[in-house]
Amino acid sequence: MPTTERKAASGRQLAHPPLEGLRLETVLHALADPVRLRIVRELADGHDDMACIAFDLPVSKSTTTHHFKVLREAGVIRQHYEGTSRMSRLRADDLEARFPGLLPAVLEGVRQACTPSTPSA
Amino acid sequence: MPTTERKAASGRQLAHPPLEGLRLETVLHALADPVRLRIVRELADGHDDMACIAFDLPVSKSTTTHHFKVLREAGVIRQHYEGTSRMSRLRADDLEARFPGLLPAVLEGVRQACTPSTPSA
DNA sequence: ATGTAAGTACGATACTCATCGTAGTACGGA
DNA sequence: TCCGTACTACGATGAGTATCGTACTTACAT
Repeated sequence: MPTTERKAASGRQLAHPPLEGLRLETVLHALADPVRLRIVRELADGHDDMACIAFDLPVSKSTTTHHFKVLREAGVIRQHYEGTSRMSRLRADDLEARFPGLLPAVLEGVRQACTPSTPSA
Repeated sequence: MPTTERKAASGRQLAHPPLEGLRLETVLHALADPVRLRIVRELADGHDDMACIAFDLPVSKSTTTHHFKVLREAGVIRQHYEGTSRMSRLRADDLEARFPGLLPAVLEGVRQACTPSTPSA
């Protein structure tokens, strides 16, 4: 049972690893992918809570689902339903508690590597 | 031609990516493996310059070579020959320059996750 | 109830990669 | 020169995974 939010979390439950269940190797693997790195960057880029559809990713819908699942199961993001949309948020606090400095370092690195959010525009 | 060291670097040259060639995604991928993470931890554990054979890894000799190659090509370690041995060293300075805080965070995380060097003893 | 929009589950496919064994190369010592 | 040590290169193999399309489910609006 959820904490206090009952808002549109009807039947679909999403499994998240507990804080102590986060594994460095798994987190690193989840981050070692260009698409997922892009998702993480966009999430950190102020859009703290956004639906999967809001991301402009160069892959299909099912592949997008897959990447979000990998991130969630690694403990990098937390997801909850809101209507038909699945909102995603970085588990920045948990990551910081378990692997201090890791996420900030990765974020700084990914910004340095591929700065533009919309390279086409 | 090497900088100034001619010490037993006769014919065998080892390719290392330049500082600006380090890619976050590649580095993360190199670190997202238990065996390589173990190598990195041991290298950071004071053994700043050691031969591949000095590591007690649960894989074969050729697999060991492979992992060192992955780490070297990702820019995580620097290697040079010394006789028939290949000495490895962390490129901590370069990593710090390119991705500040990343390596320390990973090292702290890997120590926390698997502290013992010899879990059997 | 019906339709649409967001996302999931499933199966298929192709690619990457961690692993190994074997054969070969380079270096140092006898 | 001959041998042993340390490592490499190559090819094979099996597991993992990134990708897709299609069909299904859920929620919301009409």
